[in-house]
Amino acid sequence: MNQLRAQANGRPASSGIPEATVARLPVYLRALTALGESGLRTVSSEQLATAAGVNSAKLRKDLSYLGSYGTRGVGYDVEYLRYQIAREIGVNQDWAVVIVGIGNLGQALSNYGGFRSRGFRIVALVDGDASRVGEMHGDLAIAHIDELDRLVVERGCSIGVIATPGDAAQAVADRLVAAGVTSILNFAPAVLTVPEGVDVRKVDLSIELQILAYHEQRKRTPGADREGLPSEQVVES
Amino acid sequence: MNQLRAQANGRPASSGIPEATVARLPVYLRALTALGESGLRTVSSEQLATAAGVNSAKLRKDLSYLGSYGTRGVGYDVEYLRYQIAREIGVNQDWAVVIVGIGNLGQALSNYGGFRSRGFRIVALVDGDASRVGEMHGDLAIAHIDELDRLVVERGCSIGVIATPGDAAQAVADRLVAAGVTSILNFAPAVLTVPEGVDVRKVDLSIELQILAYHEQRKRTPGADREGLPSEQVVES
DNA sequence: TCGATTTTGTTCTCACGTTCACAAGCTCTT
DNA sequence: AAGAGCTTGTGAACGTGAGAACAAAATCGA
Ligand SMILES: NC(=O)c1ccc[n+]([C@@H]2O[C@H](COP(=O)([O-])OP(=O)(O)OC[C@H]3O[C@@H](n4cnc5c(N)ncnc54)[C@H](O)[C@@H]3O)[C@@H](O)[C@H]2O)c1
Ligand SMILES: NC(=O)c1ccc[n+]([C@@H]2O[C@H](COP(=O)([O-])OP(=O)(O)OC[C@H]3O[C@@H](n4cnc5c(N)ncnc54)[C@H](O)[C@@H]3O)[C@@H](O)[C@H]2O)c1
Repeated sequence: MNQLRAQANGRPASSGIPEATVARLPVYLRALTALGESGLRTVSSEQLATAAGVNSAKLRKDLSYLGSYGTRGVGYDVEYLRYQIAREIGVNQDWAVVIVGIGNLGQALSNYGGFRSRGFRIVALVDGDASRVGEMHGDLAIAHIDELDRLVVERGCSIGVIATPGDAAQAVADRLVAAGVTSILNFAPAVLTVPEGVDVRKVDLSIELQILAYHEQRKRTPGADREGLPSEQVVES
Repeated sequence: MNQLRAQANGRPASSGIPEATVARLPVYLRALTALGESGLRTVSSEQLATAAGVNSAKLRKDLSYLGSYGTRGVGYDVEYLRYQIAREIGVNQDWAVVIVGIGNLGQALSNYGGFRSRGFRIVALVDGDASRVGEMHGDLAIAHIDELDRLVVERGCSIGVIATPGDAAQAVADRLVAAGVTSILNFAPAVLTVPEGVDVRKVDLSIELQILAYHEQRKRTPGADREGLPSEQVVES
């Protein structure tokens, strides 16, 4: 309901949500969706925290950045909270996404149905290989990268996904930015340089495995450390 | 100050590498490999930091956890530092990996050649769908999940990758753990519960997109916040 | 109506991570 | 041999995040 209440209330003024909290909101959103589908109407911070795999104090603090959407002694209305988080993240509207590099990974992404239900619609597939142009994936045909500008503008893409080899990634990023894309998800093992105002997030599977390997190696070395071995759970960073 | 770190002189302090540093070591490793291939013998913290996309002070502090491998006034020997980081992470040896769930994503992962060169060898593909058993991917055949125990033991897997739908993920994780896997990389949108001593890292592409969407939405809202807009670069979390 | 009970929202403290700034230490030139 | 010029390694300041603890607010039963 009242979307103006935030200001009057002394809320963190819509701007000040910590990055760590932003990264957890989608997790809460998913947990709420699952709980809602199971028929639950109201949820306590303890229940929701368990479902999301976090500490309940942390959950409450995270939610408090959005506003006071709970009821003391009762908990949170599942559907209402779900809506508020979705609105805050911006997944009530649909975001148009272009994928560049339709190889192994690009194809997997384009075939994935889970994005649509979460507010993202893949509206263009682009590749540098001319011999692949026209190939259909679902109801989208692969276009040549020279069409990128036109497609981004015509279809209103603000998010671009890079799934090319690493040595092409910077050039692709430059073209995406030139075309007007202001958010990039990069799967290529490369450090991207982009102008201010453009957000880049990277997903690097080799790095994830290497981090696991580091801890795995630690478990193997018999002594040498590890006095009071703690939780050992490694989740996100 | 810290009375344990002393240990002797500049010992790597074996146990105490901060998690944030561990997550960056693979990035340095990749940058060093690239610099080495381009013929560079020696590199300064400033150069390497630029190549890795981090602050040079942070780089030096990170490296200092491994030991004193640089030379003041000169920099770091590229090959020597590369070796030291690889040894610290544990990617000198090969790690055997099993992938569970050979759908869109599982296939992309199994076809990907970049893992082998970074210390990981995919040694088993497992799926729950009996009709897929025997299907070849590269030189590996898909096995049924009931073979998981045997395969993990026979082929010495310590790392498991989950690429099944979300509702199967917990059951798969349980089976992996029961088979002896102690590190899990989870692509399914689900919160996993595992025993102490088992590491879980999750890669959630929907969440990455949602984080981008959040910031994208912020850029759109004209006023309401953003007085002194800062770097705006979002890299990892 | 009042007190018991529940659960939120927030405060406080501690731990962790980042960045600055600079002394220590190395090389090279004179 | 000594000083100039770099670059590392680290102490210290600062900022962000996590978690414990508790007061404030709501419901419920008597
Ligand atoms: N496949 C995986 O499981 C996996 C795992 C980890 C990392 N990655 C990374 O993801 C990226 C993609 O991996 P992949 O396995 O899909 O690679 P791939 O080689 O199968 O596909 C790359 C695609 O990009 C296209 N391409 C190349 N240069 C281009 C350019 N300049 N502009 C546009 N398109 C171009 C190619 O034509 C090809 O279709 C790589 O950087 C890889 O390192 C992939
Ligand atoms: N494909 C993508 O680009 C993408 C993107 C984001 C997230 N994900 C997530 O990654 C996971 C895999 O995605 P996908 O597109 O490859 O799905 P998919 O449906 O193509 O493949 C899933 C595979 O898992 C197998 N499977 C199902 N239940 C199993 C069980 N109990 N034991 C063993 N195997 C089982 C199925 O037989 C199938 O082969 C999903 O959780 C999905 O949400 C995928």
